[in-house]
Amino acid sequence: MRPVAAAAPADAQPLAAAIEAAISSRSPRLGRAAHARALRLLAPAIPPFICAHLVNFYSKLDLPGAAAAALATDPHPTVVSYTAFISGAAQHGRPVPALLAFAGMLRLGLRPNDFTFPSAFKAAAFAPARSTIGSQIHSLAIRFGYLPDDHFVSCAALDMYFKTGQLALARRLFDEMPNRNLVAWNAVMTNAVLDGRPLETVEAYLGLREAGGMPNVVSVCAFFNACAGSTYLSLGEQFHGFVLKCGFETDVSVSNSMVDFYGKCRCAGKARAVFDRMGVRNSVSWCSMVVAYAQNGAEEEAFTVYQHARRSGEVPTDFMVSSLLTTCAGLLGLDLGRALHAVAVRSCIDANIFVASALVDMYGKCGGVEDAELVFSEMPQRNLVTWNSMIGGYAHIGDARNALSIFDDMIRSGETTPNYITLVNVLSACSRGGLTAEGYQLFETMKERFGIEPRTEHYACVVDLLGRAGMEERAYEIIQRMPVRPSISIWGALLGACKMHGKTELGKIAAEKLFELDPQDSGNHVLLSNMFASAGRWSEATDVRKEMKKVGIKKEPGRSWITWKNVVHVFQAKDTTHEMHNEIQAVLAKLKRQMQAAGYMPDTQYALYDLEEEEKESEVFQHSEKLALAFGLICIPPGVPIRIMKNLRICVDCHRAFKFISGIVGREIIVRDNNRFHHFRHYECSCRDYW
DNA sequence: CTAGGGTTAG
Repeated sequence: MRPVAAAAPADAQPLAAAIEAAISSRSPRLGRAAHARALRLLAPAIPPFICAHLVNFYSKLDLPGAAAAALATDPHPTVVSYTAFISGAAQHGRPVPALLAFAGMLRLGLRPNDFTFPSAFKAAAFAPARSTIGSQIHSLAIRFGYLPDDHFVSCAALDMYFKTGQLALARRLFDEMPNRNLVAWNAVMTNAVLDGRPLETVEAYLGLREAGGMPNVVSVCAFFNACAGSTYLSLGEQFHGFVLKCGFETDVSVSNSMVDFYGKCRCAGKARAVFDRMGVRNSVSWCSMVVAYAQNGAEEEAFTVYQHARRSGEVPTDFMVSSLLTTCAGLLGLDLGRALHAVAVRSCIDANIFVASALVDMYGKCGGVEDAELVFSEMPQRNLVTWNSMIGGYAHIGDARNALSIFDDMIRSGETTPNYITLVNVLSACSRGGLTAEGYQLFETMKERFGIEPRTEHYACVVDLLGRAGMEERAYEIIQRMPVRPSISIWGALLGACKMHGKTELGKIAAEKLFELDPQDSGNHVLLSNMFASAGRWSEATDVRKEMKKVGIKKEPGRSWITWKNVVHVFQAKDTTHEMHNEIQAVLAKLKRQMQAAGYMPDTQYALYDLEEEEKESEVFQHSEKLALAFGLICIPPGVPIRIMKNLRICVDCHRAFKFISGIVGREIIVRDNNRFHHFRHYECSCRDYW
């Protein structure tokens, strides 16, 4: 038996070292072993500094329960153990326990020191805008004499005021600082970027230089962020030169912010040049490079960089996976998206709110609403983007009922409040799903109910909504009293509706506006010509065609594609080049007989007026989407939905035929055209013939 | 033994 009191100091020193080692190697096992040894050797007289070490250890490794227990069982808690606890909790984003501990130490009569206040401010920075907790800590810091002179305390207070949106107080604190140091300038710069005031970041930088200060890596990152956010390309490029001269580019974060800056300024090549020169890269570097490609229409390169990252031993992070999922959503790459879902599950990041929201978004945009619903319903928490993505998923397939019901859930959940995107999605669901009255009422009341002023996108939805329901004149009235200039999509929606309901004169007005706004677009010309043709106004139809030829506008050829075993098969109308051409024709011929027996009549009205080829009735059967479907029926095993993409709107006859085929062969067919999804099953389509 | 400002995403 050792005499406890005498043994303590001698045993305590190596114990302290062991705990330090556990922290630096981030090893919970080593730390717990040291804790057990402390209890065995030193209890009940564990010296306060060992207790502080233990609290620090659990706190730093983000084991909040154990940290709280260590603090609670400390027989003589000190400022240091409390500060260690508060610091860890604040750093790991747990403001409530941090602030409770701060209050607790005050109650015990312990006086917070110059180390405690910065952590307390960091925790208080999480508080909602109207909370006074930060100001209360501020008063305390003044009373204890740490303000205005202590740099650490004053900078933390400054940052807290910025982060809680109390800009006036932040500015006053900054203006009254007796001697501003670099960290204070940096706090101004970084918070201006975060709050979306990039010009102020640049101004603060100039202020720093005028005061004779030199930037450090933090200031440099903030500067590039400001340039990236507002795409100040030339300003950032000039700064790049300065950064090279100072040697800052060896810092990973600086180079990362440059990659991001060039990517956001639509210079993926320059981003790549920075990336290639980096001596050290981290996961952020790889992710920034992926995003730089993905956001500049270079999705394939984005995936190549991802594969390169994996080969270099990078572990997929939540950032990486959510960025790639967004890329899939843009590519309509459902298979790729599913593969990434699997990666997310294996990496245990599928419950991350960014990843899960990106999954909901990807499944919704790629035509897998059921999977979107599954992810959505199993998410531990949801935010605005999650709800918007789910509503958007329903909008894509025109499921207005579910879109409205989820919208209702969102409002009732109280988790978030709708923003303008929410309303765009709900309105477009109503329009696609034919819920005219509900959609129109929502449009009329959105300002008063949700405080959201209708934007161009909302007007486009409501014009589409009314137009589809045959109320083109009402839609035109709304366009005329819009507070902002009507966009291409608004006139496009009106033209489409006029075409659908034979409102030729109004359609002409819309088309003229469209030709002004977008003279090169072929689709609008085709639509106008077809509209005249349907109305029997042949000479005007011909005039439009002549005009197109004169100006040199070519009709975009319709293409459909389908993926099978990771190979994309592309079809054009009357395509005979596919390797399985004969089988495809045989399937189509058989389908035609079965469909006619079931009552199908071909709809050739558009084929007949086609601008380039006067297609005959039989040629309707060679449309690209039908060829793709036949291929899918041959290759894709029964039970697996057939997914087809088309670059133009699906044709009326193909739509009619697909409904028959879905019933005859008993398969689900999902067509994504340039506007929406059509989900065919049992002789019906999800759009209910309204698109 | 405890401390401030930093890069990527839905």
